[in-house]
Amino acid sequence: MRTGETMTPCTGCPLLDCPGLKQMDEERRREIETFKQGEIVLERGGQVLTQGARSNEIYTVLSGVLIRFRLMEDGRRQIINFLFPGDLVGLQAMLDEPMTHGVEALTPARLCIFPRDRFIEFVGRNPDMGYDVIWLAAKEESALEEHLVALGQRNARERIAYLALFIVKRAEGTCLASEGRVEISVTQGQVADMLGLSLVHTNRSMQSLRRDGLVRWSLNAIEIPDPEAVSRLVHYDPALFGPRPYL
Amino acid sequence: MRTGETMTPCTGCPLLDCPGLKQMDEERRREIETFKQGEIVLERGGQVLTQGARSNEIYTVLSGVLIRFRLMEDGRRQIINFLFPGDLVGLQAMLDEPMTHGVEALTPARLCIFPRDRFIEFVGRNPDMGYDVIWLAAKEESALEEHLVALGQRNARERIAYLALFIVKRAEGTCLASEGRVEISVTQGQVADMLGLSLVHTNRSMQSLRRDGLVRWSLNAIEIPDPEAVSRLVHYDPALFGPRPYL
DNA sequence: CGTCACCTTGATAGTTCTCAAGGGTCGTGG
DNA sequence: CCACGACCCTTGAGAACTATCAAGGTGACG
Repeated sequence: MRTGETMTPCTGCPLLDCPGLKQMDEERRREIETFKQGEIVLERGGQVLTQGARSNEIYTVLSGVLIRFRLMEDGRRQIINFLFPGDLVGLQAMLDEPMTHGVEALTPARLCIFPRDRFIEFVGRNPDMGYDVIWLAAKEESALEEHLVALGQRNARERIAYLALFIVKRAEGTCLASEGRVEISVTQGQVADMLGLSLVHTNRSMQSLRRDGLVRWSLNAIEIPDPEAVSRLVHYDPALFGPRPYL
Repeated sequence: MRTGETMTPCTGCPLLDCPGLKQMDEERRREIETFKQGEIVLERGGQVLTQGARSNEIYTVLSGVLIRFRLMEDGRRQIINFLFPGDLVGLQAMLDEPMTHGVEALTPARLCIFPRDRFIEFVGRNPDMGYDVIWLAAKEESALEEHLVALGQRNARERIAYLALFIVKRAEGTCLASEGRVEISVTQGQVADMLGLSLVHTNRSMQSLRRDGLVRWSLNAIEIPDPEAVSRLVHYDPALFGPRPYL
């Protein structure tokens, strides 16, 4: 579903009072408002960006969680990353080249639409927002680095534990999680697609983590009773620096 | 080795006449020149950025090839990506947080130094360069995506073939390669560190590719007699869009 | 000549994949 | 109300892939 004809004000934006995100002053909010073009509402499974297609729009996640993935000819797919509220979706769309990945909603989600062609002019007029875009891009890059380390250096159990920790911490930063628990339904098949494991082996490794009381990953939620312990297990400390900027 | 006291002019910059890179007009060159702070020269094995340290500088590769890698406490390392002439090194340094990776030269290399603290002001004054930075960041991101696909979905032989193709194509874009051959020494250990394979298995898989005449990877050079064939084998088409921008 | 850094080979063990089958839940239509 | 399909999780068993350990081999270089 899509809104756009009538301008949607940013006043009630859910991101405005999320403690994990940077505070935004009146002036900035207004500036973004003029740039905003509408909203999209998705249900679980809905797509925003399609691999191979060009996009004229860039989005900011207002609520919900989405995944970014890449398909191969033979049907295999690799999930690249998760997207949380405040994240910029489709930076690639700025290049005016076919998207190399698709984006799909994992939970019901709401996105804010920005027009591609005015983006350049927009950041030109607001250098500090240009800086924020770069900030987000750099962070995204470092998340991908972490995923690469997981795929390259860890075994199945560790990968799953790593991913759970990553998601929970990232969700905590946007008020989607508390006390090591996120209510989000991630399929074992999706985990397998992200971590480069077979579905069967993913299942068995998850059971092993569950038996050890380290990670409880069901279709309803991910739960990590003792994040410290998991952090030690996988040699990964999800450093949450200051609040994230967003547009 | 480091230059800086005397301003190094951009006039003789080797990037200026690399066909794979975007043409640069006089005005832009001058603008960048005022921003440039000096140069660094590295030999094979030399480091520019150290993981865990903050950096006050951002670099552009003028010549040579470098790698960006991440270390774990136990000594394992994951190579994240290769850097070629024109690439921006240390975008992360803009965040004023400890670097999450190190950067090391694979061949003798020369880098151009930009001061971090003036960067924001610089892109504010030159919006189109801000756009180019975003362009580079988006491209980097899509390279990491590709590496993730390789690690997640391909077996050892395919990963190696993929990496060879990636490097050769990327090198062709910067005049370092011609006719499917790059003169660059990448150790089998480095390949293993990038692809998440053991050294022994990397060795055997490389031999298999060599026997099949697909990839000839020695300590002196990488050679791909028939890029098309390799491209089909790994389901990877390294699309080289237009010339890359650089600073 | 010895050391160092790299490549190579063989044998064995461990991890992960694939194939095959069964079970649970939920919504839909007969 | 029940049968059915869709989607997800679970288990077992054998095959394939990859890691590890151990040992040799080469060439460069002081």
